[in-house]
Amino acid sequence: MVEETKSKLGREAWIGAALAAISREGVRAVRVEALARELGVTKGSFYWHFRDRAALLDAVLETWERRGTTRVIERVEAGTPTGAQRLERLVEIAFATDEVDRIEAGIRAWGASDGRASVVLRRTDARRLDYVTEILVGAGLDRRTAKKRAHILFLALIGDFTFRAHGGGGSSRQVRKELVELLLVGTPL
Amino acid sequence: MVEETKSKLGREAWIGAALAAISREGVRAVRVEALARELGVTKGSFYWHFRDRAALLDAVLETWERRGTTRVIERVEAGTPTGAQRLERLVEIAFATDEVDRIEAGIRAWGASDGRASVVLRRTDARRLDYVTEILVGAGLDRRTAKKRAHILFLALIGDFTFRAHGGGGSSRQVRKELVELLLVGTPL
DNA sequence: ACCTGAACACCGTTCAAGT
DNA sequence: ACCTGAACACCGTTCAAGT
Repeated sequence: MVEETKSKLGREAWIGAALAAISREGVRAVRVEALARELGVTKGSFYWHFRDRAALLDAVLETWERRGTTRVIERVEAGTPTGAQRLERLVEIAFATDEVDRIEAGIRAWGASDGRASVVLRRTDARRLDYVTEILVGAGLDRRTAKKRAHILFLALIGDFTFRAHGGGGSSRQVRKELVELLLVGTPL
Repeated sequence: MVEETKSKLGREAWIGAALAAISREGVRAVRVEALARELGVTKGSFYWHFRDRAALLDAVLETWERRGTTRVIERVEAGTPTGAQRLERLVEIAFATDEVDRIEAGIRAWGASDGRASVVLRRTDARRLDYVTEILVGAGLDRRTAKKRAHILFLALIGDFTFRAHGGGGSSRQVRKELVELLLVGTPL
């Protein structure tokens, strides 16, 4: 199961290096030999921590889902009680850094051609959508309107990431943040 | 007197082998060494015909566009004069074999993660859409209705291929053919 | 013009051997 | 427990040399 190591370099170091590679050049850059070079170890040592390259990629998806969805929801829930505040806090946390943004784009591009990534993406999208809907309901919107707004928001965000992944450019983090706020606090659709 | 096909294979042989590989296992199966083995030559000889692997993939896209769009339109135009007949003929030619189907699916999956393939796919879709629209207009539909029907038809077909590419299964060739006929001759939308 | 054979660089994977 | 070093298989690319 999950064991942690702190003295030497453990699974987290490899996962972290893989995520960084994805954010820079996409999944294809996740190569055992290249990561080993970066981490200053032999590629042979990789196989102590992972069965093979596929196992690393699975761990990457798991970490991404936890950090980008599970943990974000937990942090919002832990820190802020009232409905309207949750939204602000969620947007703040979710759009934290450009690095997180680039990883998201890389994983979406990956999901277009890989079954495992695509499964995680679909589940992640569903969980995020449900959570935003619940927040909106908690803020006083009726469920029907909440669902509609959350849905449009997600289509726009996913479309933006997909567009960017295909080299289309995409919006800046700031623009996306404003889009979210507009859709969530704007006039009813 | 054993073999005489040993030497003198040209670009077409490599392109054909690449297309076959795509239909079976996707673009990732297009490997110089594997194709050389199949063709019974040394991989070194590949580089007489192509600058590198990327050049082969470009040639594959070019051939696919010609055979699957340009040439299909030419054949329909050459053989059949009246509007209604063109549709029948187009459907017949376009849905000719399962092999062609599998290649289409493979190239769409490829386009999801590759810029060059994606450009060709977009252009191909636009040309096919325009052609079907023109046929419908020629068959007596007003342009607005023709565009609408052609558009829905294409979204459904592309969606089906994308779904299949993601391992979702997709429809059989026969089912797709019936869908086309239903959308083109059915009641106005 | 077309192909072979050998070379080189790069990568995934395994494993005995070290600490 | 964690890592090295060497090995093997596979692949893309180059090139001198053959026909």
